Amino acid sequence: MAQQVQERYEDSKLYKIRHSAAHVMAQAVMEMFPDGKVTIGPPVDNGFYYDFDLPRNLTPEDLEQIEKRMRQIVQSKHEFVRKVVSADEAREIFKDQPYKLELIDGLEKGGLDEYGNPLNEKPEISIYQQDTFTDLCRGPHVESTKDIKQDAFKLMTIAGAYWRGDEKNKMLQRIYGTAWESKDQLKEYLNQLEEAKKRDHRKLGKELEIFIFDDEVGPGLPLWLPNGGILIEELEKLAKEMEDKAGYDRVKTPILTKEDLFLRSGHLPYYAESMYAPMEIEGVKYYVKPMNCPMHHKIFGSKGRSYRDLPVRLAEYGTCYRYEKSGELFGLMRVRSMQMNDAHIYCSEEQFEQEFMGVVALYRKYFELFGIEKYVMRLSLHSKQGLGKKYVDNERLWLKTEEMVRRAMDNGGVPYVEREDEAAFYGPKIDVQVWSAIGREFSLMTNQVDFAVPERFDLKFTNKEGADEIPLCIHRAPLSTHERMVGFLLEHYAGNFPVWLSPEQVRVISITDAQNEYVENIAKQLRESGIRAHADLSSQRMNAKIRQAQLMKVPYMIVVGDNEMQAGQVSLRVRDGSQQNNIPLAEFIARAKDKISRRASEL
RNA sequence: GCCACCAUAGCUCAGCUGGUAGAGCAGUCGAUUCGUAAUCGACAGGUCGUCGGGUCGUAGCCGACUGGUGGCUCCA
Repeated sequence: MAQQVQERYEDSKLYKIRHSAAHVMAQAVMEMFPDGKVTIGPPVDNGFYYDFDLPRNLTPEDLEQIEKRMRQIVQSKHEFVRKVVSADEAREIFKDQPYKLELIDGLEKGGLDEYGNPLNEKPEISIYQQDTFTDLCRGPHVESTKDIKQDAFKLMTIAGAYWRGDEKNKMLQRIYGTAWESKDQLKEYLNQLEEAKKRDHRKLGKELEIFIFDDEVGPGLPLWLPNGGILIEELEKLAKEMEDKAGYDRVKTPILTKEDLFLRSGHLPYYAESMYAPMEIEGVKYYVKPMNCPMHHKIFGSKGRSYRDLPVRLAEYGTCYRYEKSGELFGLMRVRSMQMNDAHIYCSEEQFEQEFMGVVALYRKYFELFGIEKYVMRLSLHSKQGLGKKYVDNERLWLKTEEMVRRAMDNGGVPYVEREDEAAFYGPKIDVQVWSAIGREFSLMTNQVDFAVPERFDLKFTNKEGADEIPLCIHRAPLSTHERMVGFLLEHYAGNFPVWLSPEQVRVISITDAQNEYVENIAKQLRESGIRAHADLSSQRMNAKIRQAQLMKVPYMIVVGDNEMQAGQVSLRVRDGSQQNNIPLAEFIARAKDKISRRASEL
């Protein structure tokens, strides 16, 4: 049977609608600001944007005006007319548009597309015109503005964006819009955004009392509340179990170290702008660690190592501190204090593939456990321009290690994509891109090769021939940081954690206070069985107690009235609303313990 | 860090164009003892993020700062 090939977004009608809507928006903006400069305006996921350089900043009221004008333009049924022009003709048409002239130069040289990315062949230069607006554009577009439904698009937000995405360039004003084929689709999309807000980890984190931020503590420095503490401990317990099976050793290292260590490691030359400023004690500068690796290198180097000892796998749950620029902070997903699920594997070149893929296998176990289905493994490579600046200056070793990773992944049959200029300063890495349930993308796990720093620390082991050899180091964080992992899981589960992760696993509810003693006793028995349980003895009605437990997303509610008390049994209400009456407590305990010990996803 | 926006009680929010603050929930106290998502009443709670300016006077105006949000850049 012929396989249905999914249409590429670029070829879809929606893409054309959005691209065309961007042009219509540009027309409306240019009518408002005749001296404004246009740049680029492509379709993106769910919509489109257009970047402008305007004489003044846009206001939300402007947005309304622009949107209103767009509706008029759209209804006037103007055709999108394409025309191929020479570079010089284009220069004449866009003589007042400096950004367009820059783009034309790029196109003419055949070097760069509108984003500044290299192009393989020299493209045709085309323009599109609708009504009074002409844009340098390769298309494609819908036939006429009437193909953009006047009630199926909406301008969303104004944002700043650097010209060509480079922070050294001028900041432009970007307007984001969304556009769909029909009003219903638009409504559906706006609805989705509302739903997404509900499972935002920042909102859930507050509601479920997982973490807080406090102005006086500082930006990007989360305070974990008791419920969050439990999540972290459970994740750690999981990671430690996995690492124990895989032959890791655990170490502990200090948060502060002398400048010398980071000079040697290369962090100060390559990574200083992500580090907190040093503090000076007794004339010596100390830095707060952004990574654990230099200390682990010291531990590896603290005694002679034989090839028989390798691989050495040192794990640590140390908290690292990185100076992330204020605008980059984002809830738990991007913080300044982070607890790493960190380890460094020191191995020989022959062992590399097995060790590296062992980590990848670990990822996959986690994917399965958490039910993460959508992810992309990304092989992050160096860039030639970055050598000596962002990356240690040894092109030969870069190419060699990158090829080693590629081979390992290929041999293991693990699909991945490659991205240039995304590596760590000391080597290439595999980052796992995931999408939270509300569509946010970020990298979670990471698996990095370090061919540079062990040498700077004079790390060595004695090989079979009796000669010194420098080990490779694999930096890995399969659970990412606890902060990001918890943020991800909050959104992933919408706060409905599986039993093993739930901060409160059972709430025991009395119907009247005649059962309070019995209920307290049940809670105690549950806790003695290793189940996190609380009794609700308040004088509220049962319905209110249940509601509160539901809002806190407690997986199991044990409800006890006179009937249960007399029969010596309990009634179980599960978070999903299902209910099971008159079961012996021992039976429930067995069920709960089973789900917890298996880390089952079902309740 | 850059652009824009936002900041009122523990939480969620109301407070029209300036005339010195209000609700619901949570909290405390009292009453209620009730069968699977909110029992009733009373009380208490805020120098309206901070600092400065303008005004006879502001939580609403202006500025700076702090923190947050949407983006850009960056990233686990």
